[in-house]
Amino acid sequence: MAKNNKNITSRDVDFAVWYNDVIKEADLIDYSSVKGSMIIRPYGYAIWENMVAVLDKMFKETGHVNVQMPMFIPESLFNIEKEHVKGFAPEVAWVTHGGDEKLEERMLVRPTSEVLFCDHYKKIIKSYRDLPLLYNQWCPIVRWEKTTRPFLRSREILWQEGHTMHSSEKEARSETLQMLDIYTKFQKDYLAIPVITGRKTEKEKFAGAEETYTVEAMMYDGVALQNGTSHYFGTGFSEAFDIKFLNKDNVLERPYQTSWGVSTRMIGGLIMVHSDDLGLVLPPKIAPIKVGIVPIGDVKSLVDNIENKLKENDISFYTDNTDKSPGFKFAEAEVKGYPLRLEIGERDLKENKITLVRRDTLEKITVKSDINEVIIKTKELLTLVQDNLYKKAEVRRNTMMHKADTLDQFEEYIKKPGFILTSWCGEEACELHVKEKYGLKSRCMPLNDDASNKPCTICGKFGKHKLYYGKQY
RNA sequence: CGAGAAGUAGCACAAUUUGGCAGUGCACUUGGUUUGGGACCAAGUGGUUGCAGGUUCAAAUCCUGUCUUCUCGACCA
Repeated sequence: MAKNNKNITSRDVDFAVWYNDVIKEADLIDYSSVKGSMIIRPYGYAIWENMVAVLDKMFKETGHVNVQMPMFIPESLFNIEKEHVKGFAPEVAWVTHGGDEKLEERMLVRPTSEVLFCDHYKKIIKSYRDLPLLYNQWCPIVRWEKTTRPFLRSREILWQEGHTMHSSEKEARSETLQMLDIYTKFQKDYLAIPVITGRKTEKEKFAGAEETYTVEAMMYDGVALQNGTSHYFGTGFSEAFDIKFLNKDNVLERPYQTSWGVSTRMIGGLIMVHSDDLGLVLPPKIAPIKVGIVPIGDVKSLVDNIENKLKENDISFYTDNTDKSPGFKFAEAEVKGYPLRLEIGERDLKENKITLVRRDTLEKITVKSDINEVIIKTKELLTLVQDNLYKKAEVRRNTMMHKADTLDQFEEYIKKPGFILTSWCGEEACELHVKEKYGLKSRCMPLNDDASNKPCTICGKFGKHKLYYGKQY
């Protein structure tokens, strides 16, 4: 059995090159003529479409509706919330001309749409009866990043941003956590990615937010990827934009706001968590093609029957009917990451057999060439692959989670890949010190574990929180 | 944005040092033989050498600028 792909650099040799090779070989993207702006090709986009379908359903089930906001923001509108401006100003793209004419006021291409939503909310919110407003939009945004990498950091980002307004703080806070929970579940149940959820420190939180919650995934190399965020804004934007509603007591109040988002970055995470030296590995629940069929020799009638049965069972498949050699087709199916491969060949059929191959373990399983049995086994294996990918990712992540009670331990663990859980005094100086001296940024304070009774790992003062550190993409 | 490297057919590269007809392999097309781990034979297609200037009788090659990609750093989802 071939154990390597001649076009893919081993991930243990050079993880960064491996990542680019996998993306290229699997036909996920092509580079465009603009830096950080990639072409998502059909197979890559199909993964995104599956993500969108699942998430959109989850959003709607929790009462959210989709809208589409403009892409341009006049400078004066953007300037209303000062913290927000400070955070985003360095990375916005400006539109200064319409045709040959210089614009009276320049506009920026949305880097995120808080101000657009607020500008609209101001007009449509009058009474507590108008609340909550649970809006979401799927759209591209632009952030002028200096260093770009496909999916992980691009200038044009395809994402989803939810923006909600509530009549009470309690409800808004609960919305923030609900969406964090949806992201967590989605990544666990569909992407098979175990995540750490928590709150960002003051230093790392979103510009303009009171609190930022994050979904942190760990990649194969132990580096963190922020794979989703949910923010609680309080009334900061409401005040800046002068948004008011009359409550039940006929008193004017500020509404409480949230926003939350995930992007095509998740595709990058998917690759860096599951894929291997043979190419892409996709969890069945998100894979555009769940079953790759490789016919060998004259087996058309059986393949037809199996295809029909797969259709009946709503299992997506691709049959490789090209005149390539079987070996080529096997390799190709592995590069594309089909969770399961059906090898249907004359030789096996003489013994009434069909071979199924799991992409996650490369294990070959033979079943009787009975269509019902093939379908039953296919379903069973798809479930096993999904579960196994999650377990594998979780086990690997756990081996790279370190807990440092003392500075000595901390200094020992920074030599290893992964996250380090520390006790933290809560002071920014301490966090800054870690960044400057060790080059590590804080990931988050774990959700249900904010209190710490151990002394601060770094400075030894009274510990108020637990805090994860880790390198990030 | 700073430091470095690279850009020649879809991909990997040669020709650049020393300026002189733009090549090889894979891929692709056609025909044939094949088919259980990246098949074989034969004949073909495909290029303003990233782009724009400059030097020169002559530029893939030298010079300047610019764009893109990669690596490291800073910044950031």
